[in-house]
Amino acid sequence: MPPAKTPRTKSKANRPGKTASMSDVAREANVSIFTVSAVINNKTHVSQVRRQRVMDAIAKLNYRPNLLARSLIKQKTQTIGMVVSDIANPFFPMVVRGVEDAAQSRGYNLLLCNSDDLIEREERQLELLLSKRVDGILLVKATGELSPSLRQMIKEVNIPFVLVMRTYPQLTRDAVISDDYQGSYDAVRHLARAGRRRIGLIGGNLKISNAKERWRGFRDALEAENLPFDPALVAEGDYRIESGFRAGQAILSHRPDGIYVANHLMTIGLLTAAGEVGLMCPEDFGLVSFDDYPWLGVFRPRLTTVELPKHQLGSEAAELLIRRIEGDQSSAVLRKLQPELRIRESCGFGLHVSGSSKSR
Amino acid sequence: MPPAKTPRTKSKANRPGKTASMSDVAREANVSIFTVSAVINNKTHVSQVRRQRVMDAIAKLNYRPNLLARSLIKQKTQTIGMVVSDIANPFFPMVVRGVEDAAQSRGYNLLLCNSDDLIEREERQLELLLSKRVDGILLVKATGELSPSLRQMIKEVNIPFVLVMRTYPQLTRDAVISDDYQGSYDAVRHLARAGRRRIGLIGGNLKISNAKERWRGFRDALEAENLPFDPALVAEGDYRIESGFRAGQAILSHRPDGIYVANHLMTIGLLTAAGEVGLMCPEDFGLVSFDDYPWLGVFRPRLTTVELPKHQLGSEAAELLIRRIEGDQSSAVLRKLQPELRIRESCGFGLHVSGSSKSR
DNA sequence: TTGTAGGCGTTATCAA
DNA sequence: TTGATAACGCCTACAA
Repeated sequence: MPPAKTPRTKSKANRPGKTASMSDVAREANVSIFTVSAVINNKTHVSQVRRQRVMDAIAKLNYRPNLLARSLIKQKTQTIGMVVSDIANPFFPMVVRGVEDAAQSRGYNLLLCNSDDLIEREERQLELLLSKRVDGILLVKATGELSPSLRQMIKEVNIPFVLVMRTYPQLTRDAVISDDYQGSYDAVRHLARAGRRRIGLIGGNLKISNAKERWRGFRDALEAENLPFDPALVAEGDYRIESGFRAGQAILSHRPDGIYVANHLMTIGLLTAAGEVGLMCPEDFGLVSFDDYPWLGVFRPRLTTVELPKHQLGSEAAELLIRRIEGDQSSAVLRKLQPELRIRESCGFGLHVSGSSKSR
Repeated sequence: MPPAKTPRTKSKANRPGKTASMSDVAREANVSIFTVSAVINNKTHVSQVRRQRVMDAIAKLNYRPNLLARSLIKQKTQTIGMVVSDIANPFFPMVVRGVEDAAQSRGYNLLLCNSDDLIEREERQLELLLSKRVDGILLVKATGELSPSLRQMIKEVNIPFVLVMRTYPQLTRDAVISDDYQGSYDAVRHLARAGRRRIGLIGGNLKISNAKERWRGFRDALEAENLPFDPALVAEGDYRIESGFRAGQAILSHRPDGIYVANHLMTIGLLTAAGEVGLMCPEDFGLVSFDDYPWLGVFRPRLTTVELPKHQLGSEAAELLIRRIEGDQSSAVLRKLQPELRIRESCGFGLHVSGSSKSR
């Protein structure tokens, strides 16, 4: 017999345990599925009676639209993916917060991944995000090169990317970063003005763009202050505590009188190393560190730092990304936020020296 | 005319800009859509030749399965939602890291939201997570009651919930928390053993389960040590810096010789307040704080703290949640992780006093 | 082993 | 204003 107008397997009453669908609501309200959709998205005008019937049904069935289905057909998930090297690095939470705030306020959710700064993990995460069809991706690029095939795929699906904190021209020109050169320059100059002459550097992996910039700033500041560059006072770390510790052991034995450390975690490592050999800050060496945190104001030594606008970094990146997602085709933007030197006492007579964060 | 066996609107060649679908691959490989699916999920045996053809097509078209569609039909997103009061509170990043690690290793992604500890925001986030059909939710409950309708909805969709750090019996019995009573008790007893007699407390909002527990621990320890309870030395904060600052101003004027602060952020506030009135730790007052961080070991005063196993808190919560998601129906679990007293010098002669974190 | 066809829960396009 | 009905891209009986 012909498959008459019988509701096929469609008919599924309010079977419990199963979340109600649009057709359930439609049946309950005695209207078409279209009508339900219309009132939910309040599109075309729906007569008062029907609208009310639908609303009642929705309430009664405890209906909640399935955003998966909507995403599937609209080709839009209202979700942005973010892969960060390590959310437990105190630098990132505030950045993520900025992202979340901006995303949330524009109706996007955040899918967060850690790459541990490992290229393989980063690639896995990116592939997953692509498969989950996020609308755009915020990336704190791990050290290393993306595989050509992945890059190819990214180009093809044409999904917006915005780099955060680290540039990587192979991928995109959109990036929101801090002016690391300037921050570094200011930090070292401050050290010099505080009378330090043998200034050391504990930097990040030089494959990372901001580590390179910070290194450049260090070199240029030394030169500007007519200070010698001593390779024995320079170490390349990886932005983690342990590397700061080892770098500290290496550098401190050469007796620098000032050290500039390119991030907070490595500073902790350095201070640990200093403690072990009984060297004090600022008595034995002046110190300027990157990234500022609330607790740095209350503990001693009260560290002089170069603060980066973390929240803003995140929110601007998210806003840029969302603009791209929503069709902004304007030319690439490289947003460089200015750091701010926060002078405390870790360089000696810091309080009375004027900072120079405004230059350039 | 009858809708003959013509490919309807289906036929869409490799139109660029559009991501390839399964049927595109099938056409390219000259096999059925089923075969493609079979090789992707390597299900039933597919002949070598066909398998190879499919793989080639996949590579050529740069195909990537659409997990949205898969989720829709399998009713499973491989995504867990987490709503946290504030990722920028240094306590949470490591918890989130634990969650992410566990989730990742079991094939789940993390959708992260901030509630700012605001009940309305929390409800919005939860509703969104439900609509996005996450498979389960990790919740650091904000202060306040969930609306009955939302609770109703949660019951109906029957989605697994695991509470983190804070219990809330209205919602679920599954929770992973720390033994706050014990931690608090140990903290105060340590203060007492260090000779402090006028011990104050800066706690959290008493509507929060762990704030209550920490308060209980404080009271009981005072009693056990035969110390008086002075209301002037107790303040209720909200786990934020500012509240610690105000609490400090209020309490310090009554000259406690020991203070126990229930989280790190409030400790920062307290130390700021102390600094403003020229009171020093540990000279003027001993201090024990909750949550430990790497930097606390290198700055002075070197704080004695009650450390909570943050990463484990997150990973165990995620693992429990995933077990529930994957069908574990066993009875409710309330996992209570033990804190650890980390004795440093903020109470005076701390180093030589034996801790008691193992008791009970 | 492989293919066909129906369905997951929406939105969108046409008619009515 | 409403209602059928075809997508969206995938999985999965059931058939072949």
